[in-house]
Amino acid sequence: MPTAAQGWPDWGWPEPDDDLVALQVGLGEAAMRALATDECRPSGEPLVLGGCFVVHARGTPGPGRQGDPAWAAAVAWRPGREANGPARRTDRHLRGVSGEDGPRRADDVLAQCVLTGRATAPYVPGLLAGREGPLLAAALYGLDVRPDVVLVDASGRDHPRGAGLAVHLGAATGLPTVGITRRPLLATGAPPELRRGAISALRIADRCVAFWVCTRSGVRPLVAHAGWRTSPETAARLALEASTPAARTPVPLQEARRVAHEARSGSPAG
DNA sequence: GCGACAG
DNA sequence: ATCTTGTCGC
Repeated sequence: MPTAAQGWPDWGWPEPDDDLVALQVGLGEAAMRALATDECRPSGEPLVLGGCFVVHARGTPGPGRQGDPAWAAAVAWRPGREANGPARRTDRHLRGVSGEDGPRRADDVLAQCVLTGRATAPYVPGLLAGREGPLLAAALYGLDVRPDVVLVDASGRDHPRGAGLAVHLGAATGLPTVGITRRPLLATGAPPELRRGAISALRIADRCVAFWVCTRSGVRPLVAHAGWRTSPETAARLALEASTPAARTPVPLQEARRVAHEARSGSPAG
């Protein structure tokens, strides 16, 4: 269970009537200061990487609405030797059942938490935190192993106000974060070679905020975003450490997504 | 011609 | 997110 960030304001989640845009302006400035004074540079072992993911009720149209049923999962994972060797095969890493009939847990996952709730807003570009932030934070608080860094399916500093969901989630929970997405939000840059390990900078006005990262040879790269207390370089490095040659998606995100989907499948509403 | 602003 | 088409692996 994460503890609140120390030495920083209590960046929580806005009420429905609050101004998330204004909050994000302050968050963007805080993220800059946090990186300058408390940069997170994970090194050596043991390195525990977290991942979190939200899925909504099947059939949720377009941007969705406030109150949409949703399932959120968080996992804590430690890279094994699979990371640099043979492909990690999801099925081989699954144990029987965790709990009574809850989602299964992969045998290289140290801890996981899944819960059901509701979306706090419709999806609006730039305001993803308003829709998924509270639920993701709740899932992270349910972990009994504290990750060193959490991977989030969202942008970070690559955002109109420098405060994408990855930044906000980190500030709210006190956990360093890295964002992982299929494409950048505002940043631009030429993609790298399609060879695992290749990276190239993504910039906003000459400022590097993220990297294209090829995590699997021959397939489209993903974007690793600087988040809360992390640099773009650290984001890129962790994207590679968290993924295997066989799967483009980092394992913690893949597992969190699988667990959330499994919870939805076993739910009356899912 | 339209969109090309995460999920 | 959702949708569609196509390809590959188990």
